[in-house]
Amino acid sequence: MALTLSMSAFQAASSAYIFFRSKRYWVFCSPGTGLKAAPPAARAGTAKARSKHRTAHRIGFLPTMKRRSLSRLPARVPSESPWPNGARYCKINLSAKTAPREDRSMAKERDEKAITTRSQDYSQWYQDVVLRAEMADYSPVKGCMVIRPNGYALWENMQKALDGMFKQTGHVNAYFPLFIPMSFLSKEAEHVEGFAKECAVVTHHRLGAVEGGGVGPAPDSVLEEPLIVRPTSETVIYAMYSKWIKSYRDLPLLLNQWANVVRWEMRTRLFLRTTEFLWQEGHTAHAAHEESWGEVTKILEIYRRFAEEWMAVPVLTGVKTDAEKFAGALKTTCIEAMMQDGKALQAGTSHDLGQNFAKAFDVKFQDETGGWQYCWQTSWGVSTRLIGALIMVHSDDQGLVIPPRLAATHAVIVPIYRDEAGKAKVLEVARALKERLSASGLGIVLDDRDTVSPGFKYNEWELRGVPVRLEIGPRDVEQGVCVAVPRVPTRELREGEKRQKETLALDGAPEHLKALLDDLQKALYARALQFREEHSYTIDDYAQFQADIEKGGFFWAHWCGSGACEAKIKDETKATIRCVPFEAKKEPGACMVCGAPSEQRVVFARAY
RNA sequence: CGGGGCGUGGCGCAGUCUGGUAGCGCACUUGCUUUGGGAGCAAGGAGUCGGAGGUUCAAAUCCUCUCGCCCCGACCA
Repeated sequence: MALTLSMSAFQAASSAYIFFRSKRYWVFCSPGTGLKAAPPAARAGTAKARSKHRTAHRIGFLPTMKRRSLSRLPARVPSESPWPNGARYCKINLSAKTAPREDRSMAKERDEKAITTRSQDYSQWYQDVVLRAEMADYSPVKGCMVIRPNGYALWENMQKALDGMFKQTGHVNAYFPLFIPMSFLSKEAEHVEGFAKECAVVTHHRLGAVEGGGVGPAPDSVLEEPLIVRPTSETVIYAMYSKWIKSYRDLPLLLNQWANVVRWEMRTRLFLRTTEFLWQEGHTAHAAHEESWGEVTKILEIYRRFAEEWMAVPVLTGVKTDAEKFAGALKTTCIEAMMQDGKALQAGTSHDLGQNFAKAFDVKFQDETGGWQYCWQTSWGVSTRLIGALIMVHSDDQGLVIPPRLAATHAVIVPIYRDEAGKAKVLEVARALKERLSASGLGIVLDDRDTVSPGFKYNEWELRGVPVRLEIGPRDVEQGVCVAVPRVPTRELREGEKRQKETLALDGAPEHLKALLDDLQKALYARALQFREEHSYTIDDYAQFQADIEKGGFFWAHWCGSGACEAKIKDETKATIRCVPFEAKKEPGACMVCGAPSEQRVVFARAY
């Protein structure tokens, strides 16, 4: 494309030439001649042409034309200057992006309409989905995010479902303060160790004017004891428990709180790890260890059911190793899910705290015999991270996929029409349909914008993850039907079928739609489970493991139980033991690393 | 805290090497034609080029200093 011509040739020929410079083309027009590109010439004159070109700058004015005006250039340049300032040449800026038409429209399709695909760049895909579906956005504060209405609606539905399950099992909600006296954190040794590095500390209680303008902490407002912003609430809550619990009759105490917490993480990712996040933390106190352990497993079962039945995310349940457990707990149990890149995500934890915190905070009760005993405690939580899990398990290259049971909007109705008369007729039917579906308890949106085309709406609602789209056009109105398209197929596609399209009779539409939503919920779970199974391997050879871990997935392997072998594996492969699964069958074997005997396989994976 | 990258209309970027009227695509506004898979044409609005100094007739571009963000590592749900 390098078209270079000397200035003298330009002057002599008095016709239009194109100079190549960087990514720009300079078009010089002379009076009375047509525009034409000069033939590719030798590059020899390049340096000279450059200096001439700079001269040209000084000759006068270079009006810049917008690319779209290019087509309006007269075939023959009139002898009068076309430009207001009398210049007889113009500059056209043709950057890399303003290439020939076909290329541009393809680039447009690729760069601006579609999201990054999972195979191109998984974490970019995840970001694209979250931002484009308007689930969340970055905030002015580094590491923090704004949860937008689309994301928050999902969280509200999760809260509703979980809260119901907690209440059903005898838990009640309360709220404890955001600030914790700094000294509280140091009462449980392991706990400090675990959280000290990521605590935000409040040291002042007032701002004052600062020299040179602005505001800063007022020097005379230093707090006597600094406060920390809760990274979790064990300490404040148990300080209160020690006040409230006196007798075995006060037990069990089963509290939960919905709250925000702050952990000053070094690296953050939307929903998966942010400096501030929303969660639920349950804190219970019991009279005996077997009772508190019963609570731990009961809650874990609630988490498992919620993940599988509501989120349609299959999870493994199990116990964390000592290296991975909660700081201050005797034992940590967890649910672990597999993302589409084969990495594991801890989706919820339920801890057996034993009497560790009871001793640190003096949480004691008198038993039937009048003797004093320390309580047995548990704590458990799930966070907005679940939203990240949900996205990474179900969504695809079209965008978000929300399982029907958690969706705020179950279906969107897209009306299709050609003219005003048709529009009126179709909209009338669409509105009636919306009323009937909404009345049956479903979240329905009628997208009657006429500023965008139906195709645009299809793509937009798919991006937002709405489970079902209902299309109503003139043909459908005549036949008393609508076309339902599930976000993800609920059955095998037929020959020549690009997308699953179901024709639903408008009569009984609520029932038909509900059935389709049920099918979709099941299909999503089945698909996720199948993915996990296809990416789970049993493995005995460590060398093989080191190679295979690169491709992701869950690896069921024997492990002797020593922290040394666990650390070695983490060092060498970045894989951790996600859990010692409950559902694993007992099976004697030899540790993958050291060969020492092992009773069952544990699950290794790289994790978020 | 180490290594890398980037700050230019709302978003994504070109232009910086070689100083010379701030551009492109998307989005937005208006009008007409469109509408069963991301519509077309036309006309418009919108940027003190992250900030502060300096060099120059002239700085997005060169020099100095700053601030911020993103990515990759060490920590974590």
